[in-house]
Amino acid sequence: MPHERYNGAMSAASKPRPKDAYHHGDLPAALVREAVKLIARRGNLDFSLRDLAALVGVSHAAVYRHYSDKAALLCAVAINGFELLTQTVRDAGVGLDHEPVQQLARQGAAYVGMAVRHPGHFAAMFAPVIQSSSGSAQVLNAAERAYQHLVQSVMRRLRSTDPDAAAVQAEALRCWALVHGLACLQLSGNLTACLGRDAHTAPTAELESLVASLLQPAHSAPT
Amino acid sequence: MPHERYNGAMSAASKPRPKDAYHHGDLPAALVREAVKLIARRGNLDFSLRDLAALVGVSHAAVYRHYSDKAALLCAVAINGFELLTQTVRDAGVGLDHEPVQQLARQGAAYVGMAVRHPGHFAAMFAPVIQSSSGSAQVLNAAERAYQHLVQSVMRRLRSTDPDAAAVQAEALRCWALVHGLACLQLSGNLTACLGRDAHTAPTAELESLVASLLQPAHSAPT
DNA sequence: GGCTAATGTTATCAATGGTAACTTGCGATG
DNA sequence: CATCGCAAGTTACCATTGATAACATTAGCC
Repeated sequence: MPHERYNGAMSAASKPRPKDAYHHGDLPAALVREAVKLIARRGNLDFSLRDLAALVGVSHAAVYRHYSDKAALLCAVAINGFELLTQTVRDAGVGLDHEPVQQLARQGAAYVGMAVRHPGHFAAMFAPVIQSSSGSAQVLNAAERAYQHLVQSVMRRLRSTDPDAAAVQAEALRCWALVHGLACLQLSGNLTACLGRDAHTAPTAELESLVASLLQPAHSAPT
Repeated sequence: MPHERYNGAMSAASKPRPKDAYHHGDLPAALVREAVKLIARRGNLDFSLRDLAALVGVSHAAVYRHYSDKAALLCAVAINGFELLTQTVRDAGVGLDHEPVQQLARQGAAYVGMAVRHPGHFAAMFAPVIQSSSGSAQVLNAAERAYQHLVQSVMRRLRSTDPDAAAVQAEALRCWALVHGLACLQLSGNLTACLGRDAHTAPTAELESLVASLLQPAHSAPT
């Protein structure tokens, strides 16, 4: 009876599996939830599926019943991250629809802030390894949805109603690249290293004001 | 005599070790050289030290005589990459010292072009894993040197002589973040995915003109 | 010529991603 | 209500990989 030992010991211990059920309720979601925590704690994607499975309270092979491989799991994390990003950026812009310049600045700052606060999420979202995975299409779709929100904000700011206008596309891409570049540089340590001085003391607030100042003075300043 | 087999077979085969020498001449450099090729071929940092050692023609344990671990080797690759980046960007700006706007655009395009053409190098240069390594200081120094070249170009464009002027620092950071963000978005597949259309057909040239157009219309447009 | 240290090799280990074969239990079907 | 099938677990196992230890070989210095 090798299984009795497992069920009893595991659920009696500190594992989050509540009942002594052989089946887990919703293992896929639990795996993503715990993976997010693990990634956040370690700061990179190099966690082992075994540790993850142990945290959830299942054996490591159980993971493969729901995700074909580690890349597939990371895709799920990435999609979750894009949803979090969309939510964060949306919240940052709420109530500012009539001050589009300030709204865009706040949202850009929220983008960088999200990357700094959730570096693991961010790494999964933009890891090139995702690209070569089977779930890459879904990840890119999630990114696309996030991008559309940015296009909306840019349209408000440019007073345009055509999301496909060249000016809107160009400005949206410019904003995205700018905040994304800032986020990446900060995460790789180059921002504090090359600027040297302050951004190290009060990282988040400092960074967000920096984003705002860099985003504001765009080529069409008036209004 | 187990070693005779090794020396004879290895140097007689297609291994780059020219003579049947037990010692390799300059193993550290050869390792970095071959690692660069391997990374370029695979597009990421997930190559095995065993494959690398086999390519150079030594046993896998020999690597540890010169690099304390894989992260240390990647640091060497990263430093090499920053030197390559500096060289590439410098070459792109040569002869344009008196047309600073165009010079900056060309250099920005060269930055993105280098990232696209050497994704492995680029990944090593900005991998957060480097940050937690012992050789991170040297990598950040190499990055700092590359950044100083950017500051020079920005100074020419802003007609400033003070590299520490706030305007210069801000504009340099803006340019760096913009081209770095573009490079990262392209490498993660999000650029072609969200823009959808062209950037996929003629990637490099297309991208470089895009960089130029995004960099040019900065807040001080005239001249 | 011999000593020593640097460099390279073999042997080995622990961790990890992934697979195969077996087990358990939910739920549909007679 | 019995039972049968499939989904979702588990154990055992394998190959790869990073890393270390102990041993072998050569270069360079006296």
